[in-house]
Amino acid sequence: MTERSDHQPPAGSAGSTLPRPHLDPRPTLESVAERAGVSRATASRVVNGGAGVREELQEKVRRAVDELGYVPNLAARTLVTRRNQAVAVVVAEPESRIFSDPFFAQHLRGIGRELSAADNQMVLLMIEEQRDYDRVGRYLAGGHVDGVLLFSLHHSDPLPQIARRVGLPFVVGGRPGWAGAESDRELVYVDSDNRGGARLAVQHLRGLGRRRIATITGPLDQTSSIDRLDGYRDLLPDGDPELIAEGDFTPDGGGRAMAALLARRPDLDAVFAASDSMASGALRVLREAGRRVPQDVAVVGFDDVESIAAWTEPPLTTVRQDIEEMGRLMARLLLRQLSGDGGPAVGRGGAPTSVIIPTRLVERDSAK
Amino acid sequence: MTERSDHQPPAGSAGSTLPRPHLDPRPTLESVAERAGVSRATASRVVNGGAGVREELQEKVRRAVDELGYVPNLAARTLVTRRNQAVAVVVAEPESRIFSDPFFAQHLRGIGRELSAADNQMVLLMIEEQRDYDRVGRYLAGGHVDGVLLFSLHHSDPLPQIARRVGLPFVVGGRPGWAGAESDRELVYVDSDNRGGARLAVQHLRGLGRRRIATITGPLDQTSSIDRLDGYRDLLPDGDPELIAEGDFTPDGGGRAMAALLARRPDLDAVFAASDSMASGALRVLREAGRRVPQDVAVVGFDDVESIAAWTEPPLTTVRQDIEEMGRLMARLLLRQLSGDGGPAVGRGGAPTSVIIPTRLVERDSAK
DNA sequence: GCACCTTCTGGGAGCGCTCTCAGAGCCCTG
DNA sequence: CAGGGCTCTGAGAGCGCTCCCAGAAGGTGC
Repeated sequence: MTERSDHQPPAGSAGSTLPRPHLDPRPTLESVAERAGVSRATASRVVNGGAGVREELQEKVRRAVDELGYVPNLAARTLVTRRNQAVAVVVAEPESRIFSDPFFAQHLRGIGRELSAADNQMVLLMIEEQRDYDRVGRYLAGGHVDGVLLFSLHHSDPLPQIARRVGLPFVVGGRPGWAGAESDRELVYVDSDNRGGARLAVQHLRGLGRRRIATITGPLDQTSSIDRLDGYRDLLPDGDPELIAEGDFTPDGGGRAMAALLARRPDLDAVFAASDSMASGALRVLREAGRRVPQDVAVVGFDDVESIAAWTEPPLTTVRQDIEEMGRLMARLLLRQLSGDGGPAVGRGGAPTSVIIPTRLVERDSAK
Repeated sequence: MTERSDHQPPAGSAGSTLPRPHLDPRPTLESVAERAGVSRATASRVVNGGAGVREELQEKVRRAVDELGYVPNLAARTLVTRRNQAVAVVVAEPESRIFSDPFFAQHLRGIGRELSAADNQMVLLMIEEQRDYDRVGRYLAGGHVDGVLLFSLHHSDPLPQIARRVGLPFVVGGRPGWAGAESDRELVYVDSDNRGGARLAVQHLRGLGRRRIATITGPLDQTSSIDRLDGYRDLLPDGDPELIAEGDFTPDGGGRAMAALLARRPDLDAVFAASDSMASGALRVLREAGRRVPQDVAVVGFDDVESIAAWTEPPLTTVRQDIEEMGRLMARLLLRQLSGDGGPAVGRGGAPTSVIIPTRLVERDSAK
């Protein structure tokens, strides 16, 4: 049957132009079947669960698999089943914080855990330049993955469109910001409860007796920033707009915003910074301005990035979000979609809907 | 030739139990060939570079590809070429710093850039528990990737063995620590110049006139810690062992080590901490002990993690390593191996060898 | 103008797997 | 003991692609 014999190339043909690596002749289903004395079809059945195969034969096949060290060839399987057992994770945040804070790794960890539990692989695609969208789009269109996890979409991000066009289920990390996204029932996302977390922060400051509570927001073209500001406003509906300054999620930006705030309202007695990074910058500016924290000005951050929040001077009271859980949930939601329309195997239960993950306050010294 | 006609399922068969998703009948090479009026073989040639095909026909085929939106089916291609155009990145650091510092993301970015430039995908595999080794081993044995990138190996890590057994080329991130690794010419790794960086740090402190220079090391079962300590010793060959304390790369551990150091040698006038995290803990302990930095005690860290080093009080002088470059290099080395024994396509040049990436000192306020 | 070579092209096999379909066994019933 | 219904098994086609090989053009030399 197999007529090629590329093992043992003619000795001495050093300049062999063999294009194939032809590493090891890995065992195939065929050889397993042969060894077990059954047909390829039966061997296949056993490898895939063994439904409808006599226990005795199953045992034989399994032994053959072990002895031969057989591992199914995914490419071959994919070719016929059209299932890849792989999910793409697309990270589109070009430079920015993704690579300077630890969220990314935590996300991946959560996703990885959930995915590998379901025996799926994670293919990481990064977008840095405009033309990368092409590359990624082509990859997704290539049908190499069964679904997509998308991150931090901006207003006009083409990714959801692409995914939709090629018919790939996807789940988004972070509330998407474009118009109509909210009412798009098909659009599934997972996000932290940014708004609720901000409320927690402000509530805490108020509980401390603070009355002139400022806030340093993130870039207001991001939904997380908007939501955190909204949470702040929920509790301070008629607050002074002078108490609001926009930062950019960096320590520097936080410092600058703090300075502006101090100039405008020297009497402020608390600050809610929409990220720990910005809070650390604010802390420094406050220190330089001679304000004591928390006595003169109480500070609350957001994120609870351990390496920042626990090591500022003083340590930062902040809002904690469970990033890993977020990743896990994204994966879980996607997997549900995958099994959902893959056939009748999985029970009904309607389309998955978006999930908001609760946040909580971590009290340290900067506000207590 | 094609006798199946699964487009147009018998109208009215609503209860169809089709197990296949068969979303869209994606165009195949066959259809491209047909549209272009050539054979499948010729179409294939064009798609793969077009060598030996008349320009005129090439043009036709390319047009057909565009019009149909044809994307090659990787699974099919892999099945015959045995090439996956994919590389696995295995992260075995279970909990630890990987997920709390930003290195991981930077590594991935470097790797991703290099890989996608060569049109390869990155498959991320994480190992958290012991049994994950099985899963990963099976995956690697499955021949789904062409090579492996391994991270932070511990002494008895089975991964290199596994990779070797299944014949997968691999490159290691960070100098491997087991006996004989150094003399293993086959073992290619990429690492920062930890030793040189440590020398830079101590040199700087000495240049500042410091004479009783202590060091806080990382866990001494990791090569990066060992190398940094060696660098320290290079310049202080007959230093007092009391000036050396072991930390664990966390701020807490750094703080504890600092306290021990202070107790043993109250007269120390400088500290080289083998990581920024530990330095931040040390800084706090020094502050609490009433020592001024840098006046009384100068402090130098290692890593230059922006979010820590730039925002400690005072900002940290530290040794910078180019993590992204490290990732990029790992990928490049691996790709070279892949093309190296894949055929004569790529020129000779011998096996790749390990690479050490230079570090440099970043001066801030904690030592100047 | 014919043999010979070179350059291009297409037919066809086969990569390793899944899944349909039909037939081989088997047990049970009448 | 024949007939009907199971359950279990194997033959075979085909997933979309690459690549070997043979044959069709086209060009050259004598």
